[in-house]
Amino acid sequence: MDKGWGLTLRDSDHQSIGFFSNKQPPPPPPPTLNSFQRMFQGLEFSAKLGHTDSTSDDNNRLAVEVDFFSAKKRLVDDLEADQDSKPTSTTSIIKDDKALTPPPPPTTSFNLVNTGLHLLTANTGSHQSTVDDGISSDGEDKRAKNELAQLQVELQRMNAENHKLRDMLSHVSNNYSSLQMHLLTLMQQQQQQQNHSSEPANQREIAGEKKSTEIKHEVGKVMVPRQFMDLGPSGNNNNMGESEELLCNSSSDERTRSGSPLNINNNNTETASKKRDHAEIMPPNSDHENSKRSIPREDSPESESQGWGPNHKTPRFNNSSNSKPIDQSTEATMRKARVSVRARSEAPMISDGCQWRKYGQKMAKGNPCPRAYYRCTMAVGCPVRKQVQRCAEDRTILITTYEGNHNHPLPPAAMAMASTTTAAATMLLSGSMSSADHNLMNPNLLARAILPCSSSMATISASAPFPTITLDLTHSPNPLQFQRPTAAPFHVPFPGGQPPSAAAQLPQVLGQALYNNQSKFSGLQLSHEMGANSSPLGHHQITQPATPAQPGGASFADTLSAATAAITADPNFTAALAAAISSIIGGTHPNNNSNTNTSNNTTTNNNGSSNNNSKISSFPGN
DNA sequence: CGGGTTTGACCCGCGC
DNA sequence: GCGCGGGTCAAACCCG
Repeated sequence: MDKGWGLTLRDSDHQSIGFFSNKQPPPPPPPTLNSFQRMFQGLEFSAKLGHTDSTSDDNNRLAVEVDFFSAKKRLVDDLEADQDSKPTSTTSIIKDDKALTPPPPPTTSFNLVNTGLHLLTANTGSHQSTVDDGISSDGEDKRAKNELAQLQVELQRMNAENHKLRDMLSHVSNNYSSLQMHLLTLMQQQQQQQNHSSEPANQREIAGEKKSTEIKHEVGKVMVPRQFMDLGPSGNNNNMGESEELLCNSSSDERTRSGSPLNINNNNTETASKKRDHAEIMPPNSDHENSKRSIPREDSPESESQGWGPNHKTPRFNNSSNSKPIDQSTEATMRKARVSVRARSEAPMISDGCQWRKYGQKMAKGNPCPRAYYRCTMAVGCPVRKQVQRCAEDRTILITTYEGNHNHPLPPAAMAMASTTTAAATMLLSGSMSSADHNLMNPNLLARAILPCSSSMATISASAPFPTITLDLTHSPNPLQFQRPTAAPFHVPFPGGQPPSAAAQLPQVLGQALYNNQSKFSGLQLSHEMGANSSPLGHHQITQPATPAQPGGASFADTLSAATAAITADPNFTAALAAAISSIIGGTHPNNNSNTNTSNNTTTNNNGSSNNNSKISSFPGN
């Protein structure tokens, strides 16, 4: 994984952002700049602007690493630590919350109620004494009043503290956003410079000028932070489309100019630009492909630009047509995004819900196992291809690489993988920007964004001929992260009722992650629209601490426990998360993705999914 | 007989 | 320019 820009939330920040933990916060610092400086002590922010040498990936990548999971883990750690030290703790935001909620029924641990409640219960006790006894002395009354006053003072103090912390939080969020903006601005500027230095002259004439202005507009419109701060489906198509277009503008600009292979994104937000692109790009004789091929493999709007690898046939036909110089020039540098899935399977192919037709097999260099080429046959002209090859080192590992997106409705089982590939491809390509080779910031960035908790399970390789995101499901995730096999709020119901124990279940895992969590997984998007219970990750709590009055009455600790359980329960969580988030990032919500339109919910034919299920070995993560 | 697979040939980009 | 390697084609073959 490349290292470049690094923006990491580390453990140290929980010292300053005390509301993350159950511990007693430090004496409330005045909300001055010093506070925020302390808060940002944990933001390890290193920047390295590399050169555009495509051969040295480590130097030319820009990556923003936002390690949310460390924050989550920190939460867990703090919570667990506080389980031990609870009697000694005095105040906290969480207890504040509890203090403002009705006191729980007395239990055996009544004495262990935290201080806020303890005071409260003590208070009620004193009240009871005044009522029940009726013969309480004035001294006791005074004591009770004193306690009450103390309580009120304490409450006020805690409220003020809470308020202060929330202010700090908002300030941190703002700073974070501004930092992101700044970072992306810098990267875009660098990108722009590189484009100017690397683009062919003709292309520069056409695209560069507009691009520079667009970049300025993008920055001016403050659209860049969305990539970080609003990863989830906005639910606003207009906003989505606009932001997505803006976000990917530098890439989509060139991409669309070239009529490039990168119409990975099928969602409706792209249709407008796609149509425009076709109007602009496609020459009158653009049906050259149909004239050459009996199978209209590339005549669909997607397939027009789809192909597998640099040698796909479009340039060849362009040569003959001699009609798209820009297309050709950009085609040379265009990259195709791929999603590679490594899973242990004895079957020759993992079942992903689609129907595939093998159209070739080659011996790849460096691998004694042949590589098979498959094409989706669920619809005529579907551009989706996949390669299946066994790992040379471990032949029980099946490497399936997907590219393209389907131009037809998919069964739910297939929808998952399709969404994953589509989203990942979109994500990568939007990160590729216009200069496909240089400074692929976003793949790295998004790799972390996708899988903040397990970089080991998913990697994004931008140094490969094509940007590829690899989901490695061949080994268990970090045991520290998946220790507790408890029941999970984030449960993954599988259509067939089988546990997610096989590579064959991968699509279901991914799919359910999409289905279940594109609404719920907004926890990663750091949004403000969810209740605490709905986030299995609790990430939003990082930026939005538990408010004193939560509607459901669920405490921060409960939420945290739920989040922890969610994360720890499902060993496939990372993969599911990857799928979900990548879909979110790519804006490929099932409702937005033509791959996965809502009709898929009813088209439950699994005509292609029964191929190899029986032979697939059990999932290694279990 | 139709659909899928196999497999040798071909095309193309890239590196030397 | 040439060879190599990846990707694709399409005729031959296989199978239900």
